[in-house]
Amino acid sequence: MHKTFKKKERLFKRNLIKELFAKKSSYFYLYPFKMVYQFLPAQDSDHQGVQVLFTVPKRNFKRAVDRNHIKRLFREAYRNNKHLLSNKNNLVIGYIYTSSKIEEYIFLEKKLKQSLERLSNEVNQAIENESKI
RNA sequence: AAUGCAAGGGACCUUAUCGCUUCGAGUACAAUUCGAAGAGGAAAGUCCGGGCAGCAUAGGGCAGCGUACUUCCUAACGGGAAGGACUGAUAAAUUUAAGUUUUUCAGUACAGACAGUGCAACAGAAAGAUACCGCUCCGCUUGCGGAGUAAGGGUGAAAUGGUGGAGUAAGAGCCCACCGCAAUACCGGGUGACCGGUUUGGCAUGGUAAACCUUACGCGUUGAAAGACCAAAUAGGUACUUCUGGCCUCGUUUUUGUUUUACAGAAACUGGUCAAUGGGCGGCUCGUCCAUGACUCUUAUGAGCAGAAGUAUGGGUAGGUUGAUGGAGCACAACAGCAAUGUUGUGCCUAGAUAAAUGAUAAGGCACUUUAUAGUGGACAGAACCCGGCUUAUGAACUUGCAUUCUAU
Repeated sequence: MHKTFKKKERLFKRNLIKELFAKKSSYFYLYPFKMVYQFLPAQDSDHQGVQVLFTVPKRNFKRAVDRNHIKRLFREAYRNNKHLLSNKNNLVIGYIYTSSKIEEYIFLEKKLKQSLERLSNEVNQAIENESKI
């Protein structure tokens, strides 16, 4: 699998983002970020695969340079580790950076890896439950 | 030499790997492959000015807002250049002194106070017309009154030219000399602000316009989330065509189809019902009673109204395309100009994203720190339609200027 990160894999539709941050979505905290995710109805053929969104709040980082830098680190880390979610479909993910200081790339990558593994497990469980029923 | 302040240029370079955005090439498209390009001096603040676009708009005036020494530059500006005046500092010259002249540097919202209205705390006698103390004269009751007086005292941010003389009761530009000041006078220089000289004037025309105000000039308004185009699903709109005319059917009649006495459909009659209309009564968002009604009009074809179905179509939402990056463009040279800047020639194409691309990792060079190993790439800060400015932010080192301290001569 190529380590690409094209527009297809990014979350940019306004309505989808609204839905993602509505109350229904599941989420968990893992320093230094918060992860929000949601499964979409399967019949929607528009968005196959996984779509991701990264945000950094302006409250903690007033300069746009810092916000851009963190988002770029996020993107790089996700790009290198997205194979963990390779066979998942119809999944929308949002990352919110909650720390108030800029972390190292290596640390961020490790944590992002953990979050992806955890999400992958939850997805597998959900699929198993559905098949049991 | 050190420290501090201000100004200035400058804002590490090259290559590889994995990625992102745009453009170009190749195959029928996509995916993929190859090649090229990809943040700043302030991209920031959004403070001015313009382009561009929509809307508005006869012409003029008032109001409101802005600007305010002169000339020039510019698409335009509240920006810039050159110059003038004033203020402050500095050094020198001159004068008895006050002051004046010149050198260098810095600063100035720098039009108008004989158009009008207003304002000036405290102090002070008095702040726009004034006598508190003092000085002088006169009167008498001998410590008071009247008159004159801005030389002296004191107050204040500000008190009505300065020095000397003459003069006087005491004084005073009342008069004189020198200095200063004013002038819508005259002469000369300058495009002009203004400058120099002459003459005149005793100089009583106080200050404040970052108080109202007056004068001159300028300003329509909104803002790329502008504007233009394409356009799914769903629900409305419009047009046409067809069908139906409140609902129910125990019963009767007629008629059509299938397979016959049965079944299904249609029409009419009767009956029921009331959700439609009108009226009466009551306990009045309702109930009850009565009447009308089988949608209305027309002799009829048909027309109107309401509903259903079908077809076509307009606007328009999600979404997409465009606006949107070849321009008041950049580099170099020549010429014009003191300069800002302009003209001409040659060469170049240099981000264009859209929930928003420029990142990560490594190697080498270079710079700095450190004895070295090693470390760091340092500040301010991320394009969002595009330009011209202004303002603010900016580490270390370097260059220039100024100030202070120390050392040496």
